Amino acid sequence: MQQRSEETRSRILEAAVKQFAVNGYGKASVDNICEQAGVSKGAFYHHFQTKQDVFLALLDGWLQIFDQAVEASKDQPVPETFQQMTDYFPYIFESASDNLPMFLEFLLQASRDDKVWQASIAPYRRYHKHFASLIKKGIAEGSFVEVDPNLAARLIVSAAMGLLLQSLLDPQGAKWDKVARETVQLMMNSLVREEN
Amino acid sequence: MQQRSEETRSRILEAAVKQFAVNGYGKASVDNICEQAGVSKGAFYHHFQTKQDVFLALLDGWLQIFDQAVEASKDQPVPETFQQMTDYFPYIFESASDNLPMFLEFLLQASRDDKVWQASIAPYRRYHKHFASLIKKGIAEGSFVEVDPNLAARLIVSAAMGLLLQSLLDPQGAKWDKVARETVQLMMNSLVREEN
DNA sequence: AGAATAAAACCGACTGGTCGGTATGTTTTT
DNA sequence: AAAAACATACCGACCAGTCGGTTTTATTCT
Repeated sequence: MQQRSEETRSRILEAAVKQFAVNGYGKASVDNICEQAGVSKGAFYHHFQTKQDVFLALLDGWLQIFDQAVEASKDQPVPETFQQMTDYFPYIFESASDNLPMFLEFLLQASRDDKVWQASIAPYRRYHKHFASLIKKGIAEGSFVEVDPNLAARLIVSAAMGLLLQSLLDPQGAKWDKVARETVQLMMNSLVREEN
Repeated sequence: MQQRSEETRSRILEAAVKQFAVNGYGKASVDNICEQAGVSKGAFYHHFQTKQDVFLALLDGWLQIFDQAVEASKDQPVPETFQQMTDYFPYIFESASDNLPMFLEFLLQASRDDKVWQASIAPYRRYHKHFASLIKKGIAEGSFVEVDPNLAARLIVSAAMGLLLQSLLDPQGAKWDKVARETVQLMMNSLVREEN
């Protein structure tokens, strides 16, 4: 029965995400994680080789939220694709408020640790490429004006990262999912070709 | 003669910025900073009460770069103001590649330490307000289309933060100061009222 | 000018605590 | 009985900050 094993593993992950969120990666100690999970250190190191492994496992799971939003509603006119993406914003911003500190610390690690850097740079480049080709498609189908797809994609990714950061920095500063939706609107206004 | 004192103080700051950049705030030990500065721990704690104080002192200095860029070229038509701001981009991105890891760690601290949060949220809100009023002025003088100034300002700040982040994540990914300049262009295109 | 003195600047060993990871042993499952 | 899962005590390294002392600088007095 690997039931118990799975249970323990997921309890460690749950506890880790809490500890990382509250204390950050550096301050979240394995001991605390174990305590919160109601599990011994032996169990912890039975399931994960290092603390960093736990972190990468969590990261992997979190990125799937974005993939979900990005992959959603394909095979439609491009403007609609962008529009539908905004449906995920409330969920994204909610999950960000819990996970972004951890995410930031992960970026920090990324700039210094090659293993983590690979795990971070890959999805980031994926998003950039995805938006660039979306825009290219939009131009091809005639719904977008002719901009540099790469440049516009950078703007989109930048705005997304920036908005997420701001939502962390100043949670009360605005209704961030609303701001994000309106930002998409604003960017769309300058991208969508006028009907005529 | 407080010459020696000043010298020591600035050597500590120099060493600190290097250590923070290379190892991050958490891993940069006071001992290392002292060693790099060629100064004893006693001297360190003579000049600064805590490690965090050093950090805040550095932060203060770094933010002045942005203030400089933001304050530059006032009393002009608003589109020109934005245009001239881009002159600072190469300098900003260069200094960011050294200081952004530290900057990120500072954001992290910001989300957990009230003292640091105050030091971080204040300038951030300043920039938002500054851009919002710039845009409002642009609309008033007739050079901008009628957008929500607050929303557009959020987009600008977001894009700026996002671009800085990306330049850290993927330094080789693009010529970031160029991308930033073109991004301003792109945003201006949708903000500036068509001549007619 | 030169000695005396006070204060600022600086030194480095030490403390108390934390933490990631290990070694060894015990329990549970197969 | 073998192997997987789990428990616990422990180690070595690290580190922010302290403290009693020494050196350098500035000031005052003679």
